[in-house]
Amino acid sequence: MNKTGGREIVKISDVAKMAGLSPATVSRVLNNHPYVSEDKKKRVAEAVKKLNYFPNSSAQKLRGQKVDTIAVCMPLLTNPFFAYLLEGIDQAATDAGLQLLVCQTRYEKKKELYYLNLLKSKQVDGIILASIENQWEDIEEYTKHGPVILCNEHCRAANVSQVYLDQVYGGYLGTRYLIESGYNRIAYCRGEYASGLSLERERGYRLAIEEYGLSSREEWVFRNSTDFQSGKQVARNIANMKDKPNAVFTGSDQVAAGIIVEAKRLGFRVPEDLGVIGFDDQPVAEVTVPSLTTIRQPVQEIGKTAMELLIKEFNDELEQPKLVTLPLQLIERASAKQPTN
Amino acid sequence: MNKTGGREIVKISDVAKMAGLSPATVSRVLNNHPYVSEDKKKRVAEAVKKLNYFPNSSAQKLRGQKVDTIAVCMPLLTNPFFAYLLEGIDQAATDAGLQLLVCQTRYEKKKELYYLNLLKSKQVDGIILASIENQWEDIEEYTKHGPVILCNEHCRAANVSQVYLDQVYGGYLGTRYLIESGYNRIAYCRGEYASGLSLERERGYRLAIEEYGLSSREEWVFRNSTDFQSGKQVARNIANMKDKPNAVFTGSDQVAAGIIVEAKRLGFRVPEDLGVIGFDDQPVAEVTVPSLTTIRQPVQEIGKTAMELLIKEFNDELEQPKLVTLPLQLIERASAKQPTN
DNA sequence: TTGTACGCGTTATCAA
DNA sequence: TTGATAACGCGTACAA
Repeated sequence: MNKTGGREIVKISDVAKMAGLSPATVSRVLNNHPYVSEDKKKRVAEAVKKLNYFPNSSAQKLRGQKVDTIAVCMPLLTNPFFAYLLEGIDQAATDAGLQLLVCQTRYEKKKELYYLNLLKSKQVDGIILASIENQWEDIEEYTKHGPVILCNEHCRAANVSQVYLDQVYGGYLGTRYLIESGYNRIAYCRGEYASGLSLERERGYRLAIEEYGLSSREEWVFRNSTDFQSGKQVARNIANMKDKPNAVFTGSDQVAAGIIVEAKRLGFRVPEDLGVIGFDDQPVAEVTVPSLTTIRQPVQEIGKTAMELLIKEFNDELEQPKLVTLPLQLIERASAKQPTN
Repeated sequence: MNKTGGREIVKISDVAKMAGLSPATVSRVLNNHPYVSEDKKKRVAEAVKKLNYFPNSSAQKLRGQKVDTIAVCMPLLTNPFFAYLLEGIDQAATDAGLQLLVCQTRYEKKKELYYLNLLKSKQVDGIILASIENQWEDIEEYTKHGPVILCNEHCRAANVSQVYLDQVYGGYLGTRYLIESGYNRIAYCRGEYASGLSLERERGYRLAIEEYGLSSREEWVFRNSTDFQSGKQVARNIANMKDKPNAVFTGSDQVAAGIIVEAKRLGFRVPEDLGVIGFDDQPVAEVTVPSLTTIRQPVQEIGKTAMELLIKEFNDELEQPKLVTLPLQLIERASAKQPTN
């Protein structure tokens, strides 16, 4: 027995002493090992209860060489997309008895590297990256210290398991829909700062533009639009343009909602003067007026699949990294129909 | 040196050997102790780099008797209120170099107790409870094993630090506003299942009802309405009533948004036929049409303050538990004006 | 200023 | 079926 900060610390040897047994036997009882007599089991159980004993997790981790904890890196949890992604990850993690560490990179390279170091110090057994801030070459070395899974983001250079969507197609799909609805001057809002995901979506956007013989303008491509507020800013910027787009394809429903709210306030009619498409199909897509045409991602499934892949890596069930592609789907609502011109 | 699963494990003694020093000296260099010659510092730094050494976190934790990790318990992170709360907590935690463990109770008593046990096994140094599922008497014993902070929820019986809002007043404020706007048949949506918070808000609701000589009906009090979908259900229920309320006071903006969307679909005019008030003032409150009158809570500040209080407890800076009350504020928008009758 | 020796609490191995 | 022993990797009291 022992004291620290006024709190008593009961250890396995205390239990052993009280039960008149060795620590080894107590440990065996606690861990349900075979070959322990019922008698001793009972004596241990009693002592454990009497002393209010709990095994020290740090000691177990040191001894066991694993910590049953996963780091989940994402930019910001207040972005509902990532909240739902985490929810998917958490479901699978909880089922497997794994803890999750919150790792918000806040779009900072430094923070991402800091969290990757958790792997080196063995604070976590593995990492799920739901976003990538650094170049892959700077991340790669960390993969030597434990499994890293990419989810949501996709990186060709990375030789690790990945769960992702065809973002090029997503960008193409949304843009094409706008064009076929009759819009011809189409703006694009990039979700995150220079992420591969945004770039891919943008490629799809340009693909559609070109396929239909339209053209884009530099000022129609908005960078760093990630939330509701920045969406409002986009609408204000559009209002101030001489050469206005008549539709916007957006990287998130939040941004789209911000655009719709502010555009209406500024006198635009949606969808007549400005068509809007979102991404994700989150609850807010039903709330906007007009309701939001959007591209549904199976968010929770992405997270769940990523976690399951990670668990397989723990169990050496994967010969080599696995790439999983999940489908996306256009959800047609009112925000992108019938342009005026 | 050593191998596990094919990965080499470098330990402090390896560094010591390479630098021609004792592990103790290496440890001192690593932890910036005074009285180490520049010469050895350099030699250690070199060896560390050459061997790619990283201290093992579990060993440090075992030795140091603390883990620099906090458990944050909340029902569900996909509820934006809790996402923002966590954001506040995370800001303060990151500043203090503390890690956060995701603990979603999913409204289950069992899960909450499971997470509280992290304190006993010393997997976390402290716990922030952003919701309470169990009776306080069942939680109390855990407080012997480390600091527990209540935030958002308030519990009179609990002798621990708490950060909260005057929910009775919140309930009163919203209800009174509806009444003074001319509504006289007011329904109420309880946020969480039987939480103290919901009950307090309900008391405020009843206070206002009585003060103005109105009356409520049992069927006008909706239980377990926590998200957008359940809000839609509430609207459907109202539509099916013979004796319909003409206003609803709601425990969250999500629920309110669901009510507005579905009520409109069912032919109600908002606010003329049905006034709606939300809670939190989240982005979605600006998105609904009509925009949502709501009661603003300083969400992030609640979280931040809770974390700061926890840190003070770690440093023994608190003589006794501290109760912090934060203000709430009614934000007037369009969803609760001008009833027809 | 540096090194030796020990303890943090647990569990696996080996011998009985 | 049980117990003694060692090792997980680190930090620090104590001695030098």
